[in-house]
Amino acid sequence: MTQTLTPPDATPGTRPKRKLYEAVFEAIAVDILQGTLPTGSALPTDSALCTRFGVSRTVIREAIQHLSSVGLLDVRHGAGTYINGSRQWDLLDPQLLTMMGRTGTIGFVIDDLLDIRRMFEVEAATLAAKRATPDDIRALEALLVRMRDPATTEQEHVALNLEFHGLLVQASHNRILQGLREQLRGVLTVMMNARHRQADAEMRTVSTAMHQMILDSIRERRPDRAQAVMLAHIQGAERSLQHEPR
Amino acid sequence: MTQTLTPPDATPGTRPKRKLYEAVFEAIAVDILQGTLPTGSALPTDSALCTRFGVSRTVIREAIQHLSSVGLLDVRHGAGTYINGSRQWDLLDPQLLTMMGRTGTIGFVIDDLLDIRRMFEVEAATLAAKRATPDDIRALEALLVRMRDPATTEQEHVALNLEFHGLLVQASHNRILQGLREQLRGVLTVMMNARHRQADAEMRTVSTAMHQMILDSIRERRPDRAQAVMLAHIQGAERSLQHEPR
DNA sequence: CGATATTTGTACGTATGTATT
DNA sequence: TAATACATACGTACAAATATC
Repeated sequence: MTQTLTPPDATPGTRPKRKLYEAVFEAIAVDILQGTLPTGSALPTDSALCTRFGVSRTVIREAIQHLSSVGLLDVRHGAGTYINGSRQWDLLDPQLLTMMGRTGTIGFVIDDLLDIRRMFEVEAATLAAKRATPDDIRALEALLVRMRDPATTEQEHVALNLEFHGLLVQASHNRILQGLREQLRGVLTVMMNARHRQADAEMRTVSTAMHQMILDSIRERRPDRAQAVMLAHIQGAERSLQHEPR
Repeated sequence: MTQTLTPPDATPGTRPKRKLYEAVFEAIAVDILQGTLPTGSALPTDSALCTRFGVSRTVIREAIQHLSSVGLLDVRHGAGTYINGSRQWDLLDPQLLTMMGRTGTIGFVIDDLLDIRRMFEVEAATLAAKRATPDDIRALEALLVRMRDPATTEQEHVALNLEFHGLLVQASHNRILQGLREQLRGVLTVMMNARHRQADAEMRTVSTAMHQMILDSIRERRPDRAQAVMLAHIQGAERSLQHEPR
């Protein structure tokens, strides 16, 4: 367990303005992620943590509540607070994933995340092929025109790529899928950073062609084809991430 | 906006023990779900809510925090708190879904939920066919034996059915999929209750046969077949829910 | 642009209730 | 029953962001 806690104004010159409960949250979270606080063991009591961190119980309670809401802790009324195993963690929570990225403990979920991403994108393409409105299709077409434009920079192309997949989800007309996308977007960003990879320049032409094929499938109302092309597209992208050290 | 709030000890004889912040949460949530508080309008200030509900700001803040975490409110530091539209709502949150069930405003997400359920179950079956261990397969087999046993009651059969799908997710060996299942389980229960349907007795034989085919596909490592059978299975179950008044 | 008022955010201390051991 | 530990709620003070004059 961490002995001390970085004060909110550790460097008087700068302005970190770290909130106390966030500092406590992070200190405890890191200890859990790294195994310093082992699964099943009891967290010190509220009052013990108050004295250890030198803060009020309000702060401790807020930190514990957040830790509990991401599944790191199991709070039992009257009995104590216990450390959960990784099976209990909310592996879709961006805050937790970010911390796992920072502590180098994110490896064991990367393959799981790729599964989810694939499932998600394939479903969006399939549903879009069934339900896209003329407006949806027009928006996708406009995007593809810009992607094919030789004047667009590499950076712009990456952004357009993301936007294309966003429009696809919108064209699926499923609100829950859109919510899941929001969660996954942050998570995948963390993952990409953890592996410090960028889109290969050479892939640009291939990628645009893939997107064109997906759009064609949607326009022709062929869900099976949309599904197959998206699957191939995603699996191509996965190759740049998979089979690296975990 | 609700004028008063059910006090925690409304009936001295019984022991409702309703928490104040939950009561406030619910009162405001209902007003938002039913449109009494329209999208984009401002929620009264903390202090105004304190006097209106007759509670401390601690209670109001806790309620607002929960409302914000399920996407019903948008809290802007220094500017005020505003009502979010349904596009912002976290439609996978069990607490919110439960409330939507109670207020009769859940209809517009049922079809979305069925999409998600189908996507989810099909993916689990496909992955299970790729990754199930001998232990996974033995557990599934044991479950099927009990399902075929004529001595199992109808109620038991429903429970075994749920357990089968749970084991399937476990056999997918994807932790995030398991977390999603937890969320969906509560949601689907609410949905079923909202439509007050139970499994048809006549479907029992068909259902067991379907499960057997899924297990066979997994044992034979045929993901495509597992995917197809599960799709048919889920779509069969959907027929008992779809095409009802929303 | 600047000063001020408003509104939300953070933190403290205290008191009391409730569940577990 | 008693002790322990978490839960809820109140009131207060000040900080920070925003809006308004």
